[in-house]
Amino acid sequence: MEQTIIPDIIVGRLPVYLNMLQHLSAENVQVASSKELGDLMGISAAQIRKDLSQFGEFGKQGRGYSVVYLISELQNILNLNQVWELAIVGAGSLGRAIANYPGFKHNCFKVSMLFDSDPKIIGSRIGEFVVKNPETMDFEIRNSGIKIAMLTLPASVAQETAEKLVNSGIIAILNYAPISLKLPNGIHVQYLNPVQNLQHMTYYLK
Amino acid sequence: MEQTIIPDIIVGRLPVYLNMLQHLSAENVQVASSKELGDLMGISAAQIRKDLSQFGEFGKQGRGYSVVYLISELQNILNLNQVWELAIVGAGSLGRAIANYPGFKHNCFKVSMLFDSDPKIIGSRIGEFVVKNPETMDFEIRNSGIKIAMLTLPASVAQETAEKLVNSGIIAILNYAPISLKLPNGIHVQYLNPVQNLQHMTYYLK
DNA sequence: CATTGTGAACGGGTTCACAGCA
DNA sequence: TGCTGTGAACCCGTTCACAATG
Repeated sequence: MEQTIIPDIIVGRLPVYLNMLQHLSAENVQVASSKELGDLMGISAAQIRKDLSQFGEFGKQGRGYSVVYLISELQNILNLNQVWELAIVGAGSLGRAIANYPGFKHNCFKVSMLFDSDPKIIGSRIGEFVVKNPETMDFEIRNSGIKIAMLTLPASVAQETAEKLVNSGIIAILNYAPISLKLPNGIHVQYLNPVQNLQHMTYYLK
Repeated sequence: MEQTIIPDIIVGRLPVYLNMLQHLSAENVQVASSKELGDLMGISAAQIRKDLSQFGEFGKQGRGYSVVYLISELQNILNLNQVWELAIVGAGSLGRAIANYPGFKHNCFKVSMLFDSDPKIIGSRIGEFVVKNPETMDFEIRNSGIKIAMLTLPASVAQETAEKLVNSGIIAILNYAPISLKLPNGIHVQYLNPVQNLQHMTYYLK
């Protein structure tokens, strides 16, 4: 059915829709129209309908979308019917905070490993994790089959570490380090950089 | 000169360019062509030239762009010639990690205040900050003239807290809470949500 | 009768291609 | 010669508008 390739910009909005639907579901909302959803998210109703129509017909004319049904369809589309294990590389304060962030486990993600190159903390316990030695990283990741890593280390070592991760079988990286990664085609990278978000906003201030 | 309104999508790329240029500058690179920059960032050379041409003529034909000069122009455009003070609301592990993140001070941002509603930690010291009582938030923020806040608290209280911040004079919010904020026009909001970034990538996995 | 799904129209962002210039 | 700056062409994402429908 879905022979055409879906624009990445549409894929990127699906998690936004899913998040909003989960909030509505938590408030026991049963049905929502594209107009209601759009108003809540600041997106046009037409865009929501068009986006969803790329994947199937999930709504009912005159009624709207069943919240729980649309949630399950979006989870299906986004491959969220399994638990995705995560490796965190970098156990500084940010890496630790993320390791203990409760939001992952409620969304089909599970932090499984935490690496850091600092000999002073290798082997020590952080929350429920024992900090692992990066020298064992290749074996650990390859062996576990983990596909997703989060990079929370200084920019200076982010590129080389990302390359090692890719060589170990990682195919998706969420990069918190403030640097552009140069990686082979087929490797998915997303960037989280608060400084860039702030700089984007300061353009409009003053 | 710049009478036309600049598309937000272009503004959002300027911090990316700036970041790359700062890395090049740190490596003592003097000049870079749009092609070199594009290759480094995975962006087309034409796009970089077109984006920059919205703001002026910063390059030299046959040579490229002076790295330090382009950095200073971009900082100018993005209003980074002043220190922007930040308030963090929510002193959980994420808020604490961000409060001590060294990347801000090297980029014209300075965390000035840290709020949390937990009576057990109000008044306690976290790094160089004393956790402040949210009841004093309106006074503190209005008094200091802080314009930017970072929200690092649970989704359940993010909306009401954001509204309070806006009433206190905040006009830009970097929201780490996993929820869409509904705020008046003119308030700038950027979202950081690792779960959504991960879900975006899992679409392409398996 | 309200709302979906969708072709068509629209608009705007990206790429192209080249004149202009150091 | 090499690279910028930029109008024009192109492409793609968004909005429009309405037939279809529970």
